Amino acid sequence: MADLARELGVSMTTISRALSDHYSIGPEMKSKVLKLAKKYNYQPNRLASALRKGKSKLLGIIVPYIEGRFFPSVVHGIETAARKAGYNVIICQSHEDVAQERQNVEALLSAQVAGIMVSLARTTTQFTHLEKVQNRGLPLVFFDRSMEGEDVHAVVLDDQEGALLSTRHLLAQGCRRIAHLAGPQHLSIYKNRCRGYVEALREAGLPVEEELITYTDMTQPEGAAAMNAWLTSPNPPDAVFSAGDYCALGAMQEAERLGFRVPDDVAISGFSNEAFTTITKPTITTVDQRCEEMGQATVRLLLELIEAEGSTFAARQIVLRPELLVRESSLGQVAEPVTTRTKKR
Amino acid sequence: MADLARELGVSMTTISRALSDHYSIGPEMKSKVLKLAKKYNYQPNRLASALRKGKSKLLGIIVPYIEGRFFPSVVHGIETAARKAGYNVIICQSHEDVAQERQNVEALLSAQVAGIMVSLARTTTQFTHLEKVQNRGLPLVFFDRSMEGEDVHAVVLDDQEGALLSTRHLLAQGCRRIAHLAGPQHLSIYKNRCRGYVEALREAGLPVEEELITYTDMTQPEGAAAMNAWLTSPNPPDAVFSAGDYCALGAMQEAERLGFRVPDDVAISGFSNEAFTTITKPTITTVDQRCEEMGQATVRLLLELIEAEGSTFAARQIVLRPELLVRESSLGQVAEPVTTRTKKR
DNA sequence: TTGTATGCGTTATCAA
DNA sequence: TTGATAACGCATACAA
Repeated sequence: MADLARELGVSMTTISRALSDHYSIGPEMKSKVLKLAKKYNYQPNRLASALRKGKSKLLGIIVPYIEGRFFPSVVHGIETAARKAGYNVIICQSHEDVAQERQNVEALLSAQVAGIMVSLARTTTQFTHLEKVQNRGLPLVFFDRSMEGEDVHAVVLDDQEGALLSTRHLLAQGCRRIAHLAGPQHLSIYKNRCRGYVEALREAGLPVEEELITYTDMTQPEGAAAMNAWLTSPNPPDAVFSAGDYCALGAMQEAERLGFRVPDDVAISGFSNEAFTTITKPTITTVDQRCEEMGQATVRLLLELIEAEGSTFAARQIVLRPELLVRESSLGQVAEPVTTRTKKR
Repeated sequence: MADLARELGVSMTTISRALSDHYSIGPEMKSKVLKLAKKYNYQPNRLASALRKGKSKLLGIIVPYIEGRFFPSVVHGIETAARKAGYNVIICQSHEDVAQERQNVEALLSAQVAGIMVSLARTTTQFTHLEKVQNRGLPLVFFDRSMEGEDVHAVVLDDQEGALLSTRHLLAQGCRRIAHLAGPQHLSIYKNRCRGYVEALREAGLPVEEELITYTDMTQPEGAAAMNAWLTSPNPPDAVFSAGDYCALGAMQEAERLGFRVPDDVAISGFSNEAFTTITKPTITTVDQRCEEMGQATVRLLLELIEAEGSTFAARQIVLRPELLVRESSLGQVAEPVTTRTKKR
C-alpha cells in the first residue's frame, strides 16, 4: 500500500479507502488506484485488516468427520454461501472426540474467527468449551447435532418428522412388527428419530416393545449385531427402521447372511441418504437431510449474528423438512412408486 | 498480556517471553506467568503474532472435492501431522474448476498461510496462479494430482505400479482381452495408470488395441457408457481395468444390466479403494492409495520447506507404493487368496 | 475529497 | 535476566 501511495503521490489513507470502495473517494482516483494495484499485484493482508478491525473474515466449522456424503455436502453449502459473503472457512474435525473438539475450539478462537458453526461429537456431553465461546460474545450456531433443549442458535432437520414418515411408510407396506436401531439418546437427532418411530406406532395403534428398540453407536457392526439378535429370537421383527444408513447397511448384510430376504422377510429403512444407499442390492430406503440447505441456512444465521454485533438475539432454531426416499429395501406387497417425495405432513 | 504484566508488575516483554518459553526467563517467573495466564484464560492472538513475525501457523489445502474416501483420508493425515507441529489448516475445495482454484489460491494468500498443499482440479491446464505462489517464495507442495513433468515438490502414488499390479492380476486370472477406462491424460495420475496398463500388456506379449482404451472423465455414467459400447461390440473384452472406482462401478452396473456376469463374463478392477467397493455385490477389486501416509508425507515435506525459509531446495518427489486389494469382481478360475498385499515390484 | 496520527496485539532490537 | 520502544499492514477519528 505504501508503494502505491508513493507512486500516485497520495497518502495511504486514500489508497486504503479507494481499495475498500469508500464513498469519499472520487471515481477517477478509485480506478487509478485499482489499476495500479492490479499492476503491482497487490494482495491485501487480511491478518492486518482483521487485527485492526477486531474482526476477521474467517468462519470456523467443527464437524465430527468429513467422510461420507452428509457433512461434505453441508460444508459445501456453507462454503458457497460464505464465499459469496466474502468469508473464508476453516474446517476442523473432532473425530467424534470431545477432547479434540475442545482443541478445535481453542484453535478457532486463536485464529480469531468471526463465528463458529459446530455439529457436536457423539461423545460431547459437557459444553463448557462452547459456553466459553458464547461468553466471549462470539456468534455460535449449531447444525444437525445440537445441544438438547438449550437456548442456542441451531439449524436442524425435523428428525422426528423424518422418522415418522419412514415408519409410516413401513406400516403402509404391511409391516406390523417394526424394530428400531436407535442412536445415543443424548444427541437430540437420535432422540427425535426415536420419538418419530414411537409416534408412528402409536398412530397405528401398535404397542412399543422394548426388545424391539436397540441402542447402538450407529456403526455398521453394531447394526449387524442387533439384527442378528433380533432374527435369532423367537419372534423376529418384519421391519427395521434405523436412525442411520451405516447401521441399516450392517443390519441388511447380516439379515442376508442369515438367509433372510430383504425386503420380503424383513424390510429395512435408514436415515441420511448416504451415497452408498443407491449402490447396494437392494437399494436402501432412507431419509434425505437437505444437506446443502442446511449449510446455507447455517451460514445465513451466523452472518446475521455477526452483523448484529453484540445486540443479543433471541435464540433461533431453524427446522428443515426431511424427504423420504423410498427404495427397494422397504418395498412390500403394496404397490408404490419407487421414489415418493413427501413435502408436508 | 497487558493485564498479566500489570498484575505481576513486570513488562509485557517478559510476559511474551515467558509464554513463548524464551531461554532468558527464569523458571519461577515462567511458571508464575503460565499460572496467571491459565487463570485469566489468556488466548494468544495468532493474527497479531503472525503479523509481527511475518509468518502464520496456518497451512492451506486445496482439494478438488471432499466427498468419497480418498481426500477426507488424506486431509485427515494432513490435519493430524499439522496439528502435532502446531499448525492449523484451511481446507478449500476447487470443485474441479480452475477458476475456483485460482480464487482459492487468492484466499489462502490473503489469509497469509505459511504454505500451500494442492491437489489439482481436473480442468487445470494452466499454472500461472500456482507459479505466482512459488514466485512469492511461499512453499508449495502437490499431492496426488501434480503437475506433469515439472520441477515441483510433490507427494504422489506410484500410479503406474498400481496399474501394473492390477492389470497383471487380471492377466493372472486368465483374462486375455483387457480394456482400460482411462482418465484425462493431462493429469499425471491418469497418464501413469494408463502406462502401467500398457506395460502389463507388453510384458504378457499382448497387443495394445486402441478400441480397448476409452478416455472418460472417470464418472459413473461414463463408465457405464463405455462398458455398453464394448459389450455390444462384436469382440467384447473379458476384463476391464478402470483408473477410478466410480467409473468401474458404472461399468459393472451396466454389464449386469446387459446380462453379463461379473467376474465370470467380464472381470473388473478399479482404483482408489473407495468405501463403496466393499459394499457392492460383487465387491470390487481396487488399488489402495495410502491416503494417510500421503497426507503425512505432504505435511512433512511442506514443513521442511517452511523451516528452510528462502533457501531454495531441490524439487523433491516422494513416491508411495500402492497396494492391490483383490476382491470378488476380478476373481477368475485361478485360485488366489481374497486379499493379497503386494509390497514390491 | 484528502491527509495526519494513532492503535490493533504481538515480538524483535537494543540498551540496561 | 529484564524493559522501553518500534514495527508488522491496515483502518479510522479527526483535522484540513
